[in-house]
Amino acid sequence: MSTELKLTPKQKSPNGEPCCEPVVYPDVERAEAERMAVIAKALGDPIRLTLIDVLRKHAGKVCVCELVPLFDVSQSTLSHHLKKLRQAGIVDSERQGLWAYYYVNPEALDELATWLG
Amino acid sequence: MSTELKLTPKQKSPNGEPCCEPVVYPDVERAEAERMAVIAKALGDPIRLTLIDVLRKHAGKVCVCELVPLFDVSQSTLSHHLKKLRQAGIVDSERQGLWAYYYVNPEALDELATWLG
DNA sequence: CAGTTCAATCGATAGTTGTCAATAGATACG
DNA sequence: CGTATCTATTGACAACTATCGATTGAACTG
Repeated sequence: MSTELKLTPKQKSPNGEPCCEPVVYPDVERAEAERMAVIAKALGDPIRLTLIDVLRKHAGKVCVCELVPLFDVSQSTLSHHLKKLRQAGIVDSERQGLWAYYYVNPEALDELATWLG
Repeated sequence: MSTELKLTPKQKSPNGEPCCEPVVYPDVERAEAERMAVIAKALGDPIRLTLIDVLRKHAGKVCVCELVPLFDVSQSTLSHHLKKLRQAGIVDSERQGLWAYYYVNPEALDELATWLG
């Protein structure tokens, strides 16, 4: 889909030599990058990344009341981080009575990992 | 306030039923997550992620003067984004005369991709 | 019913980030 | 020398983020 190139005739130095090959970037890739950025942004915090790791290693649904004491932040702050992860599609949650259980949705992480590698 | 117990042991509901298995998290993993967060944070912006993609696809060192016209931001803003990527170890740069050439350092991305699974 | 517990939300606030215009350095050319 | 070009930095500002304490609401218990 490299149909569209938005280019910029290559520039030249005062002595007329080009600085490099022309660079193109298709719109499709731009949209993809935008989507990956949403996921990466949600991962761009130590607490959230640690949360992911805990949930992943636990290989099951983990109750919020078990997650809170693992971190040096308040319950409301942790709830905020979990919300961010949910909004990015990285985790999902279920309620059972008083408790809320969180678990990783591997799709989002796989998408980013694939994009990276 | 701080008379509380450090409860890693599982909590119990009023009726005595545990909410889930106990959760632990080693310090080593915490440090690792911290490092991954730095990389993810640098990737958490559409422009920066697109920059990575452009550099990667170009498979060579790309001059800043070719990068700037690909985006709808000022030259100083783009310079700022490139700096962020450099600080996270995701890209590197070289100067040749007037021009600055950027290229991807694949190590950081590989690290994150591996961490993600 | 009243009291407890858990998690989400609200309101406030300090700190960070993305952005631009302007400027400063560095380098090349004449 | 002086001028032009390219990139990095600075300063300012609006927008966003992480954090807390307090509160709310739901759900269970006795």
